[in-house]
Amino acid sequence: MSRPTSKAKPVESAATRAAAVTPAPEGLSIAGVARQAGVSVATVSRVLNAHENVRPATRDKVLAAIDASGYRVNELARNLRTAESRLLLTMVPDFGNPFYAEIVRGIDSIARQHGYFMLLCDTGADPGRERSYFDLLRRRRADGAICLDPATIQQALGEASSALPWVACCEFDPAMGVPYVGIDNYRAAGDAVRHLLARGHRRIGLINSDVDYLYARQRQQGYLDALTEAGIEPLDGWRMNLNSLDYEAGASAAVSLMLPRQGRGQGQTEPPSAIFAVSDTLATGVLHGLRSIGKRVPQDVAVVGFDDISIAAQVDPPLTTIAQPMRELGETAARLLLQRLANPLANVPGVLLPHRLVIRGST
Amino acid sequence: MSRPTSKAKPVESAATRAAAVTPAPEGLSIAGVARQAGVSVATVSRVLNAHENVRPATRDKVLAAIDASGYRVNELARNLRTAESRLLLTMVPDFGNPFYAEIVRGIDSIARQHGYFMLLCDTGADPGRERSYFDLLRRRRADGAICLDPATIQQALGEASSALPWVACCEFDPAMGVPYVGIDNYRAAGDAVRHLLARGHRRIGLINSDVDYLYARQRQQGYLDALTEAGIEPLDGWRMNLNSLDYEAGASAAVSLMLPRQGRGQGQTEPPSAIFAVSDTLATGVLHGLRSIGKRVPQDVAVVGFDDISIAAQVDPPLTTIAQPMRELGETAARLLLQRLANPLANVPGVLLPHRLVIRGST
DNA sequence: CTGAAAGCGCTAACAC
DNA sequence: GTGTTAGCGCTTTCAG
Repeated sequence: MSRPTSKAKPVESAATRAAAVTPAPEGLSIAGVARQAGVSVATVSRVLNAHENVRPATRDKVLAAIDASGYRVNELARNLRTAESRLLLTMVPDFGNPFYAEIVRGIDSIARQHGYFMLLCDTGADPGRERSYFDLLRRRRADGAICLDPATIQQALGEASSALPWVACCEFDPAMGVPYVGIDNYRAAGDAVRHLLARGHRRIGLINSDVDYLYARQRQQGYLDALTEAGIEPLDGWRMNLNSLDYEAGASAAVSLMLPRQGRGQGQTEPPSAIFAVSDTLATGVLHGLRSIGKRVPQDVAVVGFDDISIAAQVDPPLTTIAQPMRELGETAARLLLQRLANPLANVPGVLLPHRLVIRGST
Repeated sequence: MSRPTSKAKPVESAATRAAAVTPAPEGLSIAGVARQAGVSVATVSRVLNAHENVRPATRDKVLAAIDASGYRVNELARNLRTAESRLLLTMVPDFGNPFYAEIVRGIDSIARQHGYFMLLCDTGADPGRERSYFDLLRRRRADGAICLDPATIQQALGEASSALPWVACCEFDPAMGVPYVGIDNYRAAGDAVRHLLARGHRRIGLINSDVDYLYARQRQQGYLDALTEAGIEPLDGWRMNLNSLDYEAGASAAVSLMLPRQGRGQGQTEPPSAIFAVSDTLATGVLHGLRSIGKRVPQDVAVVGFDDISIAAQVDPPLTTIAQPMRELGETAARLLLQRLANPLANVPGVLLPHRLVIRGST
């Protein structure tokens, strides 16, 4: 930026003020402020919480005492008293994955708008961790939770956790009785495949994640049905299931998918002329893998991804993909949770958000 | 969908157990457990906190009462009593950026190892938000903070926040009296440039972030000095400063850097034959931008990035870059903070971690 | 080894 | 409008 304009503030003023103004904010309580202001703790509390029934003059006295002393409310005490932590737990399987990052951002923005902060937990692949996170709710460490992790949701199913205040995001089971937000994975996968069919492809590969997850099964079914409806018999050799969404996993999957292999009975099976990968991270890896074995995209093999994370438009060629409204998914999840917290009895609905096919150079 | 195989667990068992075992865990306190176990609250507390001085028989009685009732400790109360939140605040400028994601992961792992959870805050570009986050410390909402945001650190300078328990990560000012961890940005940038020089480049461009930030100034200086030492006069037209690290920012910067432009006095300046971008996200965008104007990498223009995020190895061509030990940066930051919390008086040092030049196809 | 009791700092009735 | 007071649920002396 080179412009020396902007951030040049007079630093001394702040430093001086700090020295003069903050005698010992540590260990200062509402009682201390009350004494200094010559009022009761109740009045200080009222001012702190912006209650109406305080005479302006009194309020000013209190306010003066507060910023003369540098007092800050102790939220530990407030939280105990009000029996809420004002924290929302967000469980993600991997916050290195840009897909989750964007959703988390949506959650964060809504949460903050409502005076909540976000406790972010990476569940990783560790099953022990996963299980224990729901306990944070029972221990009152968080008021509610949003779960983005398929594995954790599987876990939750087996426990009596449906009574706990949480919502599922992206991976969900409508039958579970837990509020959720996501997209129609079946239709989305079908859309991807139909796009490839329209481009003239007949041998379409699928690089999917673990079919233990509902979303993976739904996308697989969408893929299978779209092919069948087009009069194509889907071969098993076209499909791969991975337990990772990393770039590398996509790259090596692509390579092995292109390897000539034995078909059932009738000799060699031709490798797919197109690959549908269920995440853009995988698809990005697929591009890399195909390049490494000299396949050109889209001339030799077309590629469709899923999610539309920001890298999708940057790779070469840019990825055709199914866009998920990531930000809105996060925001909606947060709203559903807040709604559930505000009214524990209300029937919070499951909601499906629209997806969209984004066509770029990879097909 | 389809396969009913895998995770078909006997769901009833869990459901039944829940119904039988959990009468009303809500509103159950340590006093209730004490009553059920026929002991005092003090004893229950001792068991809860694994104190040694409890007779085994008593302990067992208490344990039995605890899991008969489904009791969970109320951490709100515990936190007030012990005057700690067991939360570590992590401030990032943008958790959509994979660089920060990996660091955050390092922080999280160390924090959890020590019984802390992580309050993650995206400071975004909002100056109002930035300022208020340090207040979370004063309000006892977090026990300590790790700041990854250059802008927030600038901000902190102006306040009396150096007494607060926080550490700086990646962006830091050794003169600030705040513990920090980072790398030697000056040397790292020099290494990148010297690599390019060794490849025979004489016109080397720099795509930098805002020079308001110390790390940006250090990298710029490293770049300038490396050129000068090689007997090259760095032209102003080779440098750009951006206020974003997004892919798109890198792409458009690359395009405009390649534009023929007026040199100082002597007519046309030739565009750089190599570009050093101060983050891999920018560099990835640079690749995209160069491609869009028909430049080949590395034949027409070489590119060096910074960070070595995982996408760097996947793009085409794979990025030569300066690797930062992201995970270790996060872990170290967390350790320094924990150290500072354990012993507020101790002099916590600043630490520099080694960087490394990773050579790939883009040069 | 166990129990009684004193708060942590705050909010919210309930009086005045 | 303002003050008094009773806890929120826990940990931790201090006695016994």
